[in-house]
Amino acid sequence: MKSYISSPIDHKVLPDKILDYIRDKIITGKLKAGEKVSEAKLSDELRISRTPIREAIRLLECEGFIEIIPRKGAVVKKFSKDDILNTFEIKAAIEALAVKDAAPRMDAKNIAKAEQIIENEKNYYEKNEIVKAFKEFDNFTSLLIKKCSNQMLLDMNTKMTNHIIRYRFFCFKFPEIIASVPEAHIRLVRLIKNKKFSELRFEYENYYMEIGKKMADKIIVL
Amino acid sequence: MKSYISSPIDHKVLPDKILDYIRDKIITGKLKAGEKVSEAKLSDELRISRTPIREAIRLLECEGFIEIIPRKGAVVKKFSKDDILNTFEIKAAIEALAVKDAAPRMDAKNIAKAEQIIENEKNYYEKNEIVKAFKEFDNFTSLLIKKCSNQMLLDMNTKMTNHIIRYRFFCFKFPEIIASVPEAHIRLVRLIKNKKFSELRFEYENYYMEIGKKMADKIIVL
DNA sequence: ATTAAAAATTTTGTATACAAAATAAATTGA
DNA sequence: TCAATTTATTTTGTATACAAAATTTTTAAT
Repeated sequence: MKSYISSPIDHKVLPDKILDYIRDKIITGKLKAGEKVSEAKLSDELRISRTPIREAIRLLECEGFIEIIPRKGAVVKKFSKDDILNTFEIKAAIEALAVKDAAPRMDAKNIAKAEQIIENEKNYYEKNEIVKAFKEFDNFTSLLIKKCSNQMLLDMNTKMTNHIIRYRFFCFKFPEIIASVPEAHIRLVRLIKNKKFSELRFEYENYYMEIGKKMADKIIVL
Repeated sequence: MKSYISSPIDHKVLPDKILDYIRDKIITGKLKAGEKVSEAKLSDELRISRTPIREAIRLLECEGFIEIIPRKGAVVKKFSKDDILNTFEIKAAIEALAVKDAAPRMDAKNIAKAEQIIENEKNYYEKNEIVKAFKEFDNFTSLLIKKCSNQMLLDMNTKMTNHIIRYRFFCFKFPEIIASVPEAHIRLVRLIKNKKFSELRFEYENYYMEIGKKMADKIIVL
């Protein structure tokens, strides 16, 4: 009798681990824009053959973090002010759609949690704990989109989020970027409570795009 | 003196060619949903080693056409009615955004071309030349988004389009799906002429989503 | 010393090799 | 005959090998 429950999570395969490893380095700025991503160097660093590393690099190109120039090599993608605005334009649209989709399924408990998070945002912002404030910001976002039924949309959103997080690493020194966030979040929760889901979508898109513009303004073009 | 103009297009590397090759087979239904994608088989078929084939398969997973179960293999992704609706929801939003972005930069010549395309759509539809009608449909879409300045948005749109084209291969026998397209396109052109760009965006999103619903209704779940 | 050409080195792209897991086939025992 | 276990085969995952392109270093000539 054959009976096995195979879970894809069980043994993550090497390229996936390497993918996460390199992506994290790029997002957190340990690998800088324009820097070369050498197969041999990573092979040495991770004590692993080049084959799975190559796969990971290709996947990072697909995700938009790396640029491969055939027969020359891979470099971490640079980004301009316009790239940030473009990314935010997409993410604002996608995430707003996800929120509109998810909001009707939020219950009283979710809404109470959202209000708690907004309080935390305020507190951390006032105490100038900017990283923690961003963390609460992320919690709020996750909560709002969680019940979206369009998984493909959520996956795309995750990919966009990775890029935004990368940009964000350049912005922790500018708390004013998220100064208006708690107020905006209060407005969003009010729309959810009142079941104004179409308005919610566009309010969300606008609020998010405003943050994008503020972030883009702070970036020194590389 | 070193001076070389290296174009990434010059020599396309094997995994990219294979990527296109397999993607085309999936989109056109030569590789069917659920079918196994064997490395060895492709290696034989293309007279090429497994290494570049593996890369291509991973990229197709990233694009969403293939599902890889670690240590078991790759299969062509199945899709349900909901998958079609989800894809259309995303593509409608993204493309509508691109159109809104591009429309202000359209000139009289572009608009004349759009009107010509609508005439062609009508003619082909009346003559029941459904493939050609879809082709004109695509031309209209390309024309409307062409001047969008957000390249990332256009790239994402291209990827979504590939999925839609795949679905479409199941729908050529249902001309009624695009019966209302010329009328919708006329409305869109009118909004462009009148510079009603915000209205244009939502009109576009709605019209496109309507097509998606019609297509989803015709699909026999696999 | 500076530039151009040549040689050496490094790095990428593809093929092959091998180990381990999964699948299929064969064998055994009731 | 049929299920369960073993054995064989196939297939995936990773490592290594090798060829070709790109880069760097060296050498040579002015």
